[in-house]
Amino acid sequence: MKQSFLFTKTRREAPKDEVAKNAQLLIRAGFIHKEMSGVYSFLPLGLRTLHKIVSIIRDEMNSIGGQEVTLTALQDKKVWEATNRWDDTVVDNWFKTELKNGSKVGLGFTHEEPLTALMADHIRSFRDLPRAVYQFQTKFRNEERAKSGIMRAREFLMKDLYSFNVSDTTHQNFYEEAKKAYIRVFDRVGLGGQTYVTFAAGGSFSKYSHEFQTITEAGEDTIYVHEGKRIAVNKEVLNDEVLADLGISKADLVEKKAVEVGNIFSLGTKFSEALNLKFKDDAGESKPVVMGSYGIGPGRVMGTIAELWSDDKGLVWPESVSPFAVHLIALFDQEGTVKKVTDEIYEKMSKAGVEVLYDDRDATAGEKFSDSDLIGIPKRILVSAKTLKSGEVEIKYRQTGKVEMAQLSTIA
RNA sequence: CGGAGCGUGGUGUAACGGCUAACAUUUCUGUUUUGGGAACAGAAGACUCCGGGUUCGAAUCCCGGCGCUCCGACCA
Repeated sequence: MKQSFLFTKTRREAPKDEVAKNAQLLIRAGFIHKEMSGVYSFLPLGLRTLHKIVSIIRDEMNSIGGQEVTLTALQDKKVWEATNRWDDTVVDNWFKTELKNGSKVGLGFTHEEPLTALMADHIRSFRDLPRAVYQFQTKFRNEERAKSGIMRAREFLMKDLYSFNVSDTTHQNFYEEAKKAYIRVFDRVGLGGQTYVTFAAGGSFSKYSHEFQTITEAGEDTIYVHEGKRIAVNKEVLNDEVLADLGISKADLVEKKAVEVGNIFSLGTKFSEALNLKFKDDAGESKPVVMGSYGIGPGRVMGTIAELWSDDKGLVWPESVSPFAVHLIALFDQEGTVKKVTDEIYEKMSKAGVEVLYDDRDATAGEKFSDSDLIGIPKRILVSAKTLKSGEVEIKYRQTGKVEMAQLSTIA
């Protein structure tokens, strides 16, 4: 894409109503736009990064047998009444509205109930199991107080996968596979080094659930990290029993602030019983399906990457989630040679399938460099009269600052 | 939901109750320049969040509303 074509502009300063580093940088670089507190739109650059994150998650969910669907955001209150979660005193962050005919509907904050009801239409026998179904869906949560930029929004994209198994044993097996897939997701998006599988409150069907917590000062959670075992315990559940279960001692734990980028938990048969999702086993006996739930917020992942991978000049995207692979920058000369050569490089790279953002604007060198640093594409290729003297271009890596020269013929 | 603070050109700031609301950035024109947000000249851009009130006079004081931010509570 030519940068002169991009409708977004970079800013020198962040709006004063943003304090969170992730939102400041993402707004300054033109990735997102704040509509109101806790509600953000994604602009071309931001959407490209979001899509990269989504593709990685999709790839890993498919690898464990997930089947993708899209459920509706509008929710029928009937299915929620089945589990007593329509009640505002039980769930306090519902956005509710009504149809012209007066029927009440909710804007989904999660999808256990409707998906369980949907699956009940299709699951009959043990032969229909196991199944895993997921979606990327906009969730609405009427948070009392939005904060931390895009980390805690009122409207946000969420990948939620639900698993359906015949027994606790097969459920546990899938749960472990899902855990591994989650670890791969966070490795691939560049958060692996700072992300810990964290033991958290389980609920009525399992002792623990697992959160994926990324260490950052911007986080809202407090966790206790065991570096040796690469695990952590959420402060909420830290007690002697947990320590004994995990075979660790409190002396080895370090307190850290962290952001919850994903979580997985066992649901048992709570939803399947309430919504009548049953199957016949091989003896012809009717049993409730054993379920699990697995969430990741791609927008929150993006915000977390922005927090972690940034410096005083701007964003520093890992290759896997960068909006473009290459930032091609031309410092025009009077003769027009640089423009001609860079145009050709751009054409060649684009044809070769390289995702390149070409700064073809009539701007000064300093401005182009500053914008490039702010946007944070990992690889910057610079063409100028100076580099062309020796028939070369300059390559600079955003993360390391390393600079190297390359012959024109070797590019694209 | 408790507590605190703040709303001024697109953005960031300034302005004692008193002149045409100032400065920087931004945008546009032109000249010049081309390796880290260059220089010069000219121009554009504001019902000072909204509605009331006090006053000879309100961006400024008072009341109400709306919005934003922060601390706490909450976060299935």
